[in-house]
Amino acid sequence: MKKEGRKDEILKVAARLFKKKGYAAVTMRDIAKALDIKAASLYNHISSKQEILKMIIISIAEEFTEEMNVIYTNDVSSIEKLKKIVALHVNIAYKNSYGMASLNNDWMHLEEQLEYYLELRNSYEDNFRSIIKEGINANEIIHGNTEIMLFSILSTLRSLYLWIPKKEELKSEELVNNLNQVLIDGIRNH
Amino acid sequence: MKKEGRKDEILKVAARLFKKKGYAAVTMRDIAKALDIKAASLYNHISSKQEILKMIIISIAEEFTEEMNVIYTNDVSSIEKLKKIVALHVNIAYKNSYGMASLNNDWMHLEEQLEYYLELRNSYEDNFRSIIKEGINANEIIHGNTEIMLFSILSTLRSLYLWIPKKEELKSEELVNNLNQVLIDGIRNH
DNA sequence: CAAGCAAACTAACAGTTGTTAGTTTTAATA
DNA sequence: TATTAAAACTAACAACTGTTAGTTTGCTTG
Repeated sequence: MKKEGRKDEILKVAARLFKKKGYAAVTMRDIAKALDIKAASLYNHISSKQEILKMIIISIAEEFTEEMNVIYTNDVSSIEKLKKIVALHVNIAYKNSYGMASLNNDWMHLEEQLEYYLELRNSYEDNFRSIIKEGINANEIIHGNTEIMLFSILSTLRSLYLWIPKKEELKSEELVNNLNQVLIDGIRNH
Repeated sequence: MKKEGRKDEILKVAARLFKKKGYAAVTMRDIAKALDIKAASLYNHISSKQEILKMIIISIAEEFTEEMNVIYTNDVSSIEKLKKIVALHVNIAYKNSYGMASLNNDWMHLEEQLEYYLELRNSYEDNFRSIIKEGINANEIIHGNTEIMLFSILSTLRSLYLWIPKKEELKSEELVNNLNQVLIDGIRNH
């Protein structure tokens, strides 16, 4: 339990700038200026610009993959699993809207960790796909095109970070309910 | 009707690279290398890197806004209008998957044209929102949260470019039908 | 008060960036 | 064949990039 206050500040500020302009367009001097220090001082806390990106992205990607594994092995209906996935995305997008931007838009700038990131993403998507397929087999979900349902739901969930900061009046629980209606009731058999 | 073959080639190659790495991470030397020429030679055809981005993004944004105006003033039901919007997105994503990536991810690097771009986008979204609201008032669409329906459909449509290149076996018409089912039947009253 | 250390600083580096100027090649036209 | 214009080239620029080295500052603890 080492306290790393300053490093976390750097990651937070960097993520905010990455969301606004993208990883490649943000310089170390930009990050430093936002913290009111000089660029060289950043290197007392982090080892490279790459490391900043890695820490932002990999931690979120791991959280998604781990939680998805929990949901997948839960003993509930497929519809219930989908609802838990929606809640997971809303939850993470609320607490880390900046990091979500990097996860979505800057993952290709990972270098040593690119392969690992892609494994995490594939694992997540495979579980998601399996849940939909099991829902179709159990007649909980309409017999539509699995890939298009997956893609459609995932696109919306992945874009939540763009939208949540603007609508703070809408509270998390209400957002989950509305998304369940639009995304899940739409593909449900009833 | 001046033929500008070489300029179009540059825009096409640049858009492909922008999709892969993002505008800021692509250098003029990258674009030149992909065309097997030197960076300085690009300036016989274009005036700046900025201009390349501008031409890629603004032309698509204008197409969306113009077509949306046509759809909005069409004399058909709201559901029919939504189906036309889906078809519009599928159509543009098919013919210009690279440009769509810049439109979605690199618009913030527009400089003089940023304001104009935002006007186009707002006009598009306002019309979209009005169509949904009219559908709700006419009892064609369920009485849900307008913003969430708008956001959900739009997120999926805006992400099509990511997905279409991978699924070439699925033809455009079939994709439109499947998306109509998932995106529109889900919010429809029946 | 002295020692030690985290975290800031200044100065500089080697490489990369978009872009310009001036020159040569290429290919179509007169 | 001679002319011309488009489109390539080489060379260079000033600014900016991530990062390193060495130094100073300021707080905490013995």
